[in-house]
Order: sequence, then structure tokens, then C-alpha cells
Amino acid sequence: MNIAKVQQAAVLLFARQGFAATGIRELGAAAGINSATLYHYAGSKEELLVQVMRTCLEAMINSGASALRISAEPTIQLAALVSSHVGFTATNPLTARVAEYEMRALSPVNTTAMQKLRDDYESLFAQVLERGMRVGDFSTEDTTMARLALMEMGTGVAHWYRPDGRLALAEVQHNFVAMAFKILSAKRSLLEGIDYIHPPPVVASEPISIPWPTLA
Amino acid sequence: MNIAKVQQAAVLLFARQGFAATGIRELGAAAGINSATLYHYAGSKEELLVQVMRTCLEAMINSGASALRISAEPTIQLAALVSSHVGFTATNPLTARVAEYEMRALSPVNTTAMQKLRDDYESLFAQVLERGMRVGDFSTEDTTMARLALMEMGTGVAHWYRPDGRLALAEVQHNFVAMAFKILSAKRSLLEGIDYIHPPPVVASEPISIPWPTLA
Amino acid sequence: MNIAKVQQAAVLLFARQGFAATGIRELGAAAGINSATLYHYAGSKEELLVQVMRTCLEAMINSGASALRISAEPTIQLAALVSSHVGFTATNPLTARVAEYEMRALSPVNTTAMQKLRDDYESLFAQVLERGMRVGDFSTEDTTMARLALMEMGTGVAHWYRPDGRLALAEVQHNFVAMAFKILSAKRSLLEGIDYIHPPPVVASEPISIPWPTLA
Amino acid sequence: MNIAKVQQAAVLLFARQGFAATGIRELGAAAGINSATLYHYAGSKEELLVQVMRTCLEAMINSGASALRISAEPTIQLAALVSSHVGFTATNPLTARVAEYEMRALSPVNTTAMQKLRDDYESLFAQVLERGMRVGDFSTEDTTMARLALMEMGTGVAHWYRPDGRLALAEVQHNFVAMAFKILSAKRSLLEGIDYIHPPPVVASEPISIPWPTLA
DNA sequence: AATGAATGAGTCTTCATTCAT
DNA sequence: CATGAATGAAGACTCATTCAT
Repeated sequence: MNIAKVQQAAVLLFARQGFAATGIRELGAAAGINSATLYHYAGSKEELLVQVMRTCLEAMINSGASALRISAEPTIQLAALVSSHVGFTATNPLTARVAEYEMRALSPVNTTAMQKLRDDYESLFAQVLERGMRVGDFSTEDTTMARLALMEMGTGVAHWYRPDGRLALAEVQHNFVAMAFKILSAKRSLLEGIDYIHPPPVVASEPISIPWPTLA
Repeated sequence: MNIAKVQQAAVLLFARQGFAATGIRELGAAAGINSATLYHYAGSKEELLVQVMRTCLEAMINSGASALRISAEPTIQLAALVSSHVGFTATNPLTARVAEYEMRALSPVNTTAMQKLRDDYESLFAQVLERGMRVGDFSTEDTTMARLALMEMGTGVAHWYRPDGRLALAEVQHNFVAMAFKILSAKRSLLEGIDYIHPPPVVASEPISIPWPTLA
Repeated sequence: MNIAKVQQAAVLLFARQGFAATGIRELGAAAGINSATLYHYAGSKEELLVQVMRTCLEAMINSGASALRISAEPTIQLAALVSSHVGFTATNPLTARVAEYEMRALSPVNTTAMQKLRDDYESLFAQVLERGMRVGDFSTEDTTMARLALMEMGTGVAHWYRPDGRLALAEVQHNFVAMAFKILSAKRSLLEGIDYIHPPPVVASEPISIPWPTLA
Repeated sequence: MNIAKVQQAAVLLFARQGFAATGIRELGAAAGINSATLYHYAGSKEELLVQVMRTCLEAMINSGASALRISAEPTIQLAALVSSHVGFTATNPLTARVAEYEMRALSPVNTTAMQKLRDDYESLFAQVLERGMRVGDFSTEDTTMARLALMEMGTGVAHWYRPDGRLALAEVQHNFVAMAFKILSAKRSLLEGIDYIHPPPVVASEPISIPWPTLA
């Protein structure tokens, strides 16, 4: 029995039903253990959620931060960051969704800590956009709104992408990069010859082979 | 005492904490009535949620459908639909959020009914995009993905827009229309002289004067 | 259904098994109600105990304080106080025992409050002894030790006295007064013609007709 | 690691919080071992208590019985027995308290065995008093009540005595003997030249150097 | 229309205990 | 001798819901 299995069961149920609607007996059953045994892996139901969220957010930050390091050009950074975001979200859709939706389930002290990580992640986007705007690579009427739209768009991938679906991950990533470039009126030509797509990490808490409603 | 007050209390708490994490005693307290009295307004906690969701989704459909009626031109329809979507979401952020997030809290029979309404609403976007693509007004590599991105973007407005914030609603609407046009490579010139923005309805369940974290 | 019945059931079980060893389902069953209904009468199991203890200690203080008021003579006050103490303990043996034994079951904040009441009660004895020693009515090698022995002795009555036993309450009271006078070398002659025995109060939490092991 | 340490930890916690309120993980932690290891020293939590109680009660009986052997005179026996009781209680206050309070925590079969020991111990007092009354050395209105008062008084020492306090143990013993003599109208002159105080045994389960609230 | 009292089933968590290592 | 992992039962408490008033 290992902790990843417990976390995967948790993420699966939290994503489907929500944290509050998931009982720990249910969690135990899904992980194949007695509910009391859960308390060997996490001190409480909330701590189980925190573990999952922290791991997820830290992986997103790492992935995003390393995307920014592939170039000093905001345009290339944008492409890398968006494809990192979309790639991560599509690869770990359930974990990503839990990390986003269930912030509200946390007690105040954990909210603070997790919100900090979320803010750190969002600031990656803010930095790139701000620099791109400053140097004239991007153009938009409102940088903040563009950033929010961009992120929301990408996050939405978790709602419908699935590995065995109509679209390959790389296609989705390219398409989202294309949309992002359009929104910001960035020049796609600058991307030519640049390999801005890196394989996204798979977090331990992401369940595999989930039954999932198909994208029409 | 009227039902709107009860629904507003419900939406406020459901939006903040989620349906499952909100107790019926808590709902009563927030509405200023005894929890038992809630059962005069709704047969069960779930029915209270269904009332709210149904009203919200029907209002969104009405609003979207009437937006499509202002013209036969896909380009103008798109602008009207996007601004309707953004306007509704910004005007009824909590109700809209509950209608989106809490679908999973419903029992199967209610899920079917509500998902039907949600699908009807989404099909408005699908129709416009499909026609616009067909007649060559829009251009995108993947219509489905564009539609999903567009909707998600607009829905995200509920997370940050607030009436007394930095931006007026009309500005937000224009900006989102602009982004949508960019994504679809639609011609903004076709909008000249067209008043595609209509005042969004306020649903009865939307609470007023919510304390809300400001958009930085 | 009234709260006294709940408190009586609680006292009966707390006295027999201790607070920690008594479950709330057990409490409910003993009171003839569902365990959840207990929470209409007390916010928690501990609060139920606090209610009982506070009422008991306040009644002891009142009883003791009014005993001191029957005379200004320390000798007479002593007789009245001892007979009050013994009378109260014998009349409310279970409640008194719970009030004494279960102090340790309280959370810190309640411990403070209850210990204050207990200290107030004990200080009644300290006052009388101190004055009696000062004016030469009493004689002992160590006033503190005498006070502790006196109180402990009287409290012990809760362990064995029962109304339908070999001894009438008044006999027990007279005998304990006699022992107290011996310990303090006080003159019993000063009591002649003085009615220092008052009927003890019955607290609401004291169960009636308890099965009880007879005094051999 | 030896069993005494385990018993001392148990006594410390049982005395502070009671048997029922003490968990075995807590016991393990206090003894510096894993909770599972406890089962090498005692077959169950209750057996651990029984060990402690039995050892304590047997030591009390031995101590009391040998006190009676120092003379055939009831008066001298009384002094020896009271000083043995007080000495034992003051020397092993926590163990003595556990042995007294936690009888109720035992299962029926153990209750019988332990109550037998307790009764044996109490009968030492009963014997001495009965003989002393018969031969006219003592005088009291009710022998049973006197015995109960005497024992309760002495047992109460566990609540307040501490080695580094205001009073030396011998002082306390002498004082309690004096009080006992007063209660029974026994002649102290008969004690002259008799060394009725023997060093009390220290039972293995008694914890050392306990933080203890001072006697005012 | 409104509510206080009541409850069975449920919540999360801890319990004492066992056992393979 | 020692322990980490495991568990069924029980812990206190809250739940949504009903109903007489």
C-alpha cells in the first residue's frame, strides 16, 4: 500500500463529488483500505487535500518557471508558459481541478499557504505579459483581463481534454498557443524553429485511466 | 419574508463554501429564519439548489437567445452573445458560479434536467460559431476548442469582476468581444454602429453587495 | 422531557462510571431520549457536566454561607457548617461526588471557573477555623491539616450514606459534628439549645432511588 | 526499559486524567515506547491497571498488617495503623489515588478481586477499632462511622501532601494519629516511648518528582 | 407561515488491539 | 524486545428532515 494510491483515490473522488461531499469511508474503500488506515497517511481529511494541492501547485510552478527559462524573449516565454499550463492541466486534469476548486474547503491557515502558491504561479503569467507589453511584443487593451482570460481558458482544458480523445495533447497545446498569440497580437513567426513544448510532469496524485465523458 | 431572500442566502453560502459544505441551519440563519421554515420554500436542500440553477440557466438561455435575434449576421450574433454571456456572468456572478460548480451535487434525475439546460445554452455558441465558420466570417483551426475557450474565458469573469471595481461592465464586455474576435479572426469593422450590448437580467437569487476581494 | 431528567441520568452514569467512560448514546438511553436530542439541552457533553457541577457547587456555597449566618460564634458556625456539609453530601451524594471527582475531566477554561467555586466553598471552612483558633475556641496543632481532614471526612459520606440505611441523616450530622468538635477540642456545651441543623437543598441533578450497596 | 517505568507512566496519567481518559498511545509516549510494545508488559490496558492496583493494595495490606504486629494493645496498634496508612498514602500518593479511584474502571471479574483486597485492608481498621472499643480503650458513638471518617481523612492526604512541602511526613503522621486519638478518645499517654512509625514502602509504580500544586 | 423539539443516519476521528516483520 | 501498519468498533457530534404546536 502506498500513499500515491491513497492520493489518487482522493483526487478521483474529490474531483467527481467535491471534497465536502466525499466521506472518508468512501475514500478508504476507493483506496482499498480501512478508513482508519487513512490516518497513517494523513493526519486528517484536510491534510490529505493539502498534500495533493501543494504537490500539484509546486509542480505547476516548477513547470512554468522552467518554461520561462528557455528564452529571454517574452514571445517565446509566452508560448512555453501557455503550452506548459495546458500540458500540465491536460496531463493532470483531476488533480489540477481539485487544486483549483477545493481551495475553499481549506481552513484559514491552509488557505493562506495554498493561495500563496497559486499567486506565485499566476505571477509567472503576469511577469511575461508585463514584459511583453513593455517591449511592444504584445498588444491588448487591458493586460490584467488578458491574463485572466488566458489562464481561465487553459485551465478549462481540465474539463474536457482526455488522452484518448479526438485531439493529441500537442495539437491542443499548439492551438492554445495560437489563441493566446491572437489575443495578444503576438507574432507567431518568432516561434519558428523553436521547440517551446516540453513534456509535462505527471503528479503522483493523478489517477490513471479514468472513465470520462467524451468530448462531442 | 420572501423566497428571493432565501435563495440569495443560499447562493451566497453555496458560492462561498459549496453546496455540500453548507448546512441547512446555516442557510436558515443567513436568511433570518428557522431552518424548519426553509421547508415551506423548498421541499429539500437539493430542491433549493435546483430552483436557483433552473432560474439561472433559463435566464442565461433567454438572454443568449434574444442576443442571437438582433441580427442574422454571425459576426454580430457573436458579439451580442459574448457580451450577453459576460454581462450575465458579471451581473450575477454568484448565481452563475453556483449553477456551474454545483451540477455535481445534484441527484441523477436533476442532473439530467439541468445538464439539458446547460447543453441548450452551450449550443447557442456552437450554432453561431458553426454558421460563422461556414460562411467564412470566422477562422480557427478547431471550432470546438475555440468555443470551449471562449465560454470558459467568459465564465471566468465571475471569479473577479465586481461592480465597484476598476472596470465598468461595458468595458469588460467590449474587451471580451474584442478577444473573441481576435481568437476567431472576425472583423470588428462589421460591428460599427451596431449596439450589440443589452442590459443583462438580474436573477432573483443573486445576493447584493457582496464583500469581494478586489482585482489588483 | 425536561432538563432535570437529563442531568439526573448524567449524574447517575458519571458517578458510577466516570465522565470519560460514559458515552452520549448511553446518556441518551438513560434519559430516555435520542443521543442527538441531548444537544438541545447542552451544547456538549462537557457542558452538561459543567451545568451539573456549577449548580451543585453554588448550592453548596449558598448552604454553607447561610450556615455561617446563624451565629457569630465560631463554635456554632462550625457545627452549622459541618452539618450543612454532611447534610448536603448525604442528600446529594451522586451529584456531590461528580462535582468532586470530575474536575479533571474539564477543559482548562472550565477548570478555572469550577475550581474558583470549589475554592470559595473551602474558604468558608478556612474562615471559621481561623476565627475559632484566633479567639481560642478551637485548638489544634495544624489548622490547615485539621481543615483538610474535616472536609475529607464529610465528603466521604457520599461514599456510604443512603437514606434508607441504618442511620438517619440527623444522626450522621450530629456524629460528624461531634467528631469535628473532638478534633478541634471545641466545647460541645456551647451548642446546647442551638438548632444548628437546617434541611439541606436537593439539587435538580440528583437522581432519586438509586440502587446502592448497603453499609455493612 | 523495565516494567516499572511503564507502570509509573501509567500511574501518572491515570491519576491526572483517569483510566478511561488515557489512551494507550499516550501511555506509550509517556513511557518512551511504542504503544504496541506495551502489550509485552501487560496483556491489556486494564491488566496494566490491575497490576498497579494489586501491587499497591498488597503493599498497603502488608504495611498495615505489620503495623498491627508491633503490639497487642489496640491503642498502640491504632497509632501504628494510622501512621502506616498516612505514610503509605503520602509516599505513594498517585498510586494510592489510582487504586482508590479507578476501581470502577475494572471489569466485573477484576472488580471482585480488587475489592476483596480493599476489604481486607479496611478490615484491619475494623479489627483494631472493634477490639479497642471492646476493651474500653476507645470511645465513640458509632464505630463504623468513626472508621470510615478515619480512613477517608487519611486517604485525603494523597490530595495535598508533597515531600518538599511545608510539613515533614513524620509531622503529618503524628498529627493524624493525634486526630484519630481525639476522635476515639484514646489516651495518648499510652504511646509514650513507643516508636509506632515505620518507614513506608515505595511501590514500583509510584512516579517520582511530580510537579504538584503547593499546599497553601 | 413559522418553529422548537426530536431523531436515525451520517460525519470525522480515535480507540484498544493484533500481527508480520 | 520492539514497531509500523492495519482494522472494526466506538467516540462525540452534526446532518437533513419531520411534525405537533
